[in-house]
Amino acid sequence: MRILIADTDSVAVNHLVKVLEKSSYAVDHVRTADEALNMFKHYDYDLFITELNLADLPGEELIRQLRRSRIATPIMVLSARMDSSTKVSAFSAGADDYVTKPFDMNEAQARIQALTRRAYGISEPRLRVGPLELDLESRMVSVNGHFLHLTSKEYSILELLLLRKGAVLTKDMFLNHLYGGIDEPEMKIIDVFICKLRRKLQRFGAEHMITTVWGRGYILQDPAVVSNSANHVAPQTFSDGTPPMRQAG
Amino acid sequence: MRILIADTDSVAVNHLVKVLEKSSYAVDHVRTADEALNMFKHYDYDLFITELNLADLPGEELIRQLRRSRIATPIMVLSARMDSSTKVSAFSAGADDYVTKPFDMNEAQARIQALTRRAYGISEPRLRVGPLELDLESRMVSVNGHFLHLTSKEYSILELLLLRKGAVLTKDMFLNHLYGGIDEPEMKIIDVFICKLRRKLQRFGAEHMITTVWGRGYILQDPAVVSNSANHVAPQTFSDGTPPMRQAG
DNA sequence: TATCAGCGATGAGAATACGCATAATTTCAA
DNA sequence: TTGAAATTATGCGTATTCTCATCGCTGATA
Repeated sequence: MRILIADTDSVAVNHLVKVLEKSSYAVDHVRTADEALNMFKHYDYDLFITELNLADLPGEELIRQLRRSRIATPIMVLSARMDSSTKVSAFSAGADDYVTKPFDMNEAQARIQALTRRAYGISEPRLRVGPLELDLESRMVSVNGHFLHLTSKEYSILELLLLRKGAVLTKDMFLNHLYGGIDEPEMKIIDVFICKLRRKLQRFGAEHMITTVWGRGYILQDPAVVSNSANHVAPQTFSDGTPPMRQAG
Repeated sequence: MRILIADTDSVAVNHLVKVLEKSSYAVDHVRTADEALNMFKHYDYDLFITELNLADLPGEELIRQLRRSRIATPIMVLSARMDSSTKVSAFSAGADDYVTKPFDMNEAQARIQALTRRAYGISEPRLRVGPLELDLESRMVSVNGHFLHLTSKEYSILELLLLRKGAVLTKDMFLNHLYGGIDEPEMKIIDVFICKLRRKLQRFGAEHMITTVWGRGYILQDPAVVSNSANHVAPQTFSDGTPPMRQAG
């Protein structure tokens, strides 16, 4: 955790720095808005703590500048001013918290923790196998950079294949994934969808990704990886050594 | 924006509820921890505001329970207690902010806004996608510099689309975001509002920003960016030629 | 190699979801 | 209280997707 503090010297803030360092935060301490901006050019911080009365720039303006340059680091304002209009303007500039001086060290620490723990955890869930990429949030699928238009069921099937890549998925599993358990249609539909998927993937050069496992179901693999590694075999053993899977094409 | 408030009656809180509703938040108000937990079973909230002295469970314990069940909704504690040990224990239970009663309404509103936008990973109160710009504070929307007059529901829908741009949003999500209580209207209303929004956006040249994802919902994107970058979603330029999603217009 | 069960592909009808106009109802300010 | 604006409900034509029957083919097994 890396924290930047912008504050002209005060006993309390110096103490805060020491306390935070003791809690194993990496703390940088600057005294002007200019220095702060400069630090942000070079480093990423998990939290920025600033007072409002910096010598060279009002704190609100500094915050606004940071936000304008798309710096999303949480910002905590430390200030002696208690009037609500100052607080409101700090928040609307883009601050995330406002603590009045003199502050209680324990409360400040707790607030710092609350701000930093929120900063993590938002990441785009994206799955990929070879040339295939699937974004769970936007439900978009691309192959070699080309976006595919998949219908709802097609997408669901591909999603399951990617979520459990490398595993053989039976038609039962697909039915279960696609339908809520009640009024499931015939199993044969699954291979209709698989067929359609294959054709769409193939159109952009992603062939042989969905493999049929005869009598079991289907499996998704990166054909490049599979064919290179001699050791990566089909998930089941066939006594006669015949190639166990067929590729549609 | 949907907010849950847990508080035994107090004048200040009732006033807060009214103020928030007037700012077109969808507000649910319960009086016990049990009710609050129950609401969280059924709905998603953008913010949870609670006091500590609930009749059936200490506030800290309620917060801990919510966090244990992986509810990530920001939590603001409203309490008359000012001692730092109480504050620290609230934060360490999982609270995100702590406001002492009596509170200033403007400051509270500013803090509420800061919390909700941070929960969506947003650091400044202004959202933009292509020619579209939305100010979370003033609730003003502009397209290519022209300000749009949106009704409250239209605004809320656009707000959610922008807060979660690039994600497919189902009609359920819109209903959840727009309405409090249990008396949600019919789902079909969402596409009426979407239709109206599209027409208003179109009037100033912002076409094809809201895309239908068949069988799922809607998604907001910048059509200019989309068609150029191979690396992001491209709903209207699919290389296979099939028009994937339908654009109203 | 004969046989049979499982698989791939297709196309048409059924089922579903959507867009939008319009009507009914509610809300709110004057 | 009343009228205008906003919200909600409804209805229907259209677009899209799903499903299933069918047929020819493939692979497993003896």
